Amino acid sequence: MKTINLNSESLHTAASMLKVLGHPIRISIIELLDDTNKMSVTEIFKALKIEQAIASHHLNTLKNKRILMSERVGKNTYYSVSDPNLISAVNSVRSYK
Amino acid sequence: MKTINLNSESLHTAASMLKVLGHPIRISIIELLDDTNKMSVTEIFKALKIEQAIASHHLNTLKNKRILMSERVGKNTYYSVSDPNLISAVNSVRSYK
DNA sequence: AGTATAAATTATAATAAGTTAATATTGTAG
DNA sequence: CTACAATATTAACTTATTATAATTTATACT
Repeated sequence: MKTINLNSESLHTAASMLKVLGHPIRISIIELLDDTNKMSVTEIFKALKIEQAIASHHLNTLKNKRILMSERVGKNTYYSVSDPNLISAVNSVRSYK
Repeated sequence: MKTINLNSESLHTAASMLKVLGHPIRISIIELLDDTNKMSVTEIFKALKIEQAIASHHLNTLKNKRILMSERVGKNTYYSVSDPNLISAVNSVRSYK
């Protein structure tokens, strides 16, 4: 009988990435960035109509999981999606009601 | 400027599906079922070497989100993945270390 | 009926995540 | 070097998840 090792690191990585993607604000951030490629924190929190600190917090958790990359240009920090596969993960689940 | 509505129902549905997929046991269940198509609770908890109650609990949360379907045959309940898109969502994220 | 097997449910405790508000840091312009 | 704008961090609090153990329900078999 086939058995599975639940302790593999890649399994935990995949799980934590999906879990982090599973939040409405974070999905919306991914979708904004899919459209526009790069956005600053200010652009993002205004587009989502949320507090700056909340945007920053979610951007940071996405960055910690290597879902987003960031680049500082002067006063601004621009975020972008690190890998198009992550957009696919979101899209796979986007058609449900 | 483009703004996003965070309250849309489909956004919350997508988020909760990804969130539910984001757990090592639940990913492993999906992958087992991807291979074998249908498995009973007993087959699943033995393959994963976890408690029966834990398997049942995770199977139920996957079923509540309509990620799995179940069918009772005599004493056994067989679970299967309801939609191949959900396998893609997992696979999109499965290559990271 | 009585017993064994399969699965589900419930309650609880531990851990993790999310929100909010306030404060701190960093960079640029004047 | 001061002030402002942009972002990040921290701390306190609230809520959600998870694992575990114990119990319960359902079906089958003798």
